[in-house]
Amino acid sequence: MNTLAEENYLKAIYHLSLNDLSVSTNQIAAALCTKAASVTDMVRKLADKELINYEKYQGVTLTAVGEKIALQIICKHRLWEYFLVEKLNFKWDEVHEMAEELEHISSVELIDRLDKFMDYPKHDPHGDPIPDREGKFKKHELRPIASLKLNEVGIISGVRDHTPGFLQYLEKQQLTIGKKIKVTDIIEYDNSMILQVEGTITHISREVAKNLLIVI
Amino acid sequence: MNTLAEENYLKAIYHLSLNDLSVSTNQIAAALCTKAASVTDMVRKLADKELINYEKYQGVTLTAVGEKIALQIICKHRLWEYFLVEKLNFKWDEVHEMAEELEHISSVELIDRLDKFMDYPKHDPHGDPIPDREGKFKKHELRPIASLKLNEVGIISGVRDHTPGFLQYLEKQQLTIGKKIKVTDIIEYDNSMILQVEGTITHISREVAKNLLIVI
DNA sequence: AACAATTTTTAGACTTGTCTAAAAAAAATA
DNA sequence: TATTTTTTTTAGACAAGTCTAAAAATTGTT
Repeated sequence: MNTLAEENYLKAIYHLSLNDLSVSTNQIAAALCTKAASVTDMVRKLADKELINYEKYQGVTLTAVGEKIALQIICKHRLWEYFLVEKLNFKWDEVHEMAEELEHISSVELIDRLDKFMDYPKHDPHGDPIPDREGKFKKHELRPIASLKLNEVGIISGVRDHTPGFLQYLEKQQLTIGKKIKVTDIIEYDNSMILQVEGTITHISREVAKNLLIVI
Repeated sequence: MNTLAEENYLKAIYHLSLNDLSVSTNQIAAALCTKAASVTDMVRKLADKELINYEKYQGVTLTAVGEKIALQIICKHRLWEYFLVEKLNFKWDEVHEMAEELEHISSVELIDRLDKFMDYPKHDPHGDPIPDREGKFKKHELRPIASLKLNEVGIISGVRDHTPGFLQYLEKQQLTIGKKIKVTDIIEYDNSMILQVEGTITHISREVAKNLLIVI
């Protein structure tokens, strides 16, 4: 098995890999609030275990094995988040830190039972897909609301920003997962948008429109 | 907050304190599968934090603060065990190791919600009492079946031995928490006992009779 | 192409928790 | 009481993971 620190590195590298093909030492250091020198050490260790590909000064990528482990941790994280929201009635902005601890509980049987207990959810409370035990999941095609044109419609299905502040704002505006929206106006001046959200009208900034994701 | 190792030491010292007033270095080492030298180091550290009372060569006792922390961990352990058995349908002999990890999840709010979700259970699946957030709980008076005389009755309410093997044996013999028993015979030769357990008849050894606890 | 700025790595140190081997204290025994 | 046995502590070492400061490599700029 891998240590807590190793698991956190693999997870961070996985998330960073979604934006860039290769992940730099500094990127990892920033993501984990640690120093570049520490990252170099750990990255060498993970490369020795063949969980990542690493060439000095060239950044890292996950190997197939490393990616699978990262996805297993992410699977656990998202299942626990679902549990916390659906069973224990936490709000979607409250669960991240707890899931950050729970994701490291090792028992596979526990995760299987938890999955069954919740009837095999496919998405966590923020709309992120929950991988299966093999790390497989269909990555649905989400687009930011900002990419919509006038009168286009969609269903809110995810967020690009997971910070509590953003999630609380969305909750207050009723901009939550599953809501149907329609773009009723786009303000040229600042690219802000007027949305119709199941009856009510909401005005969102360009910033929000970029971080709120929909399926059409 | 305390580290994982510190929490495990406090918990071990608490459990050992139930049998002895003062707990020795070797006892702790045995309980945690570590070496006496390691215990001496950690014990000095816990004494510095005023979680235990420690005089060289004299063994240790928990301070009020240390005991409270130990009981909070035990509370979490037992609540998680209850969850695993009652919600995820694990057997009572399968949950210890998982609870051993889950008990270190830090969120107090999580424990409050979990407690509420399960409607505030008072005992874990093995009959052990679940302390409240302040570490308080009524220690019910349990006695081993071995202490009963002919024709006396009781309700199975706890076990003194928590090993999977013993628990599996009890399960197979239907000797589970809540069952009403009556001593219908005591074999002089080996002090084994014949029990009537809700209709059926079971023969248990002296060894089992000492480790199976009842209330009258 | 040469210099400056940035990124990454190396070197050496520190903390936590562990270990072994040896010394010291306490307990048991004769 | 003296001696042996057991327990506990000390001393020194090690692995994991982190850090700072300095060196090396890469990238950017004129």
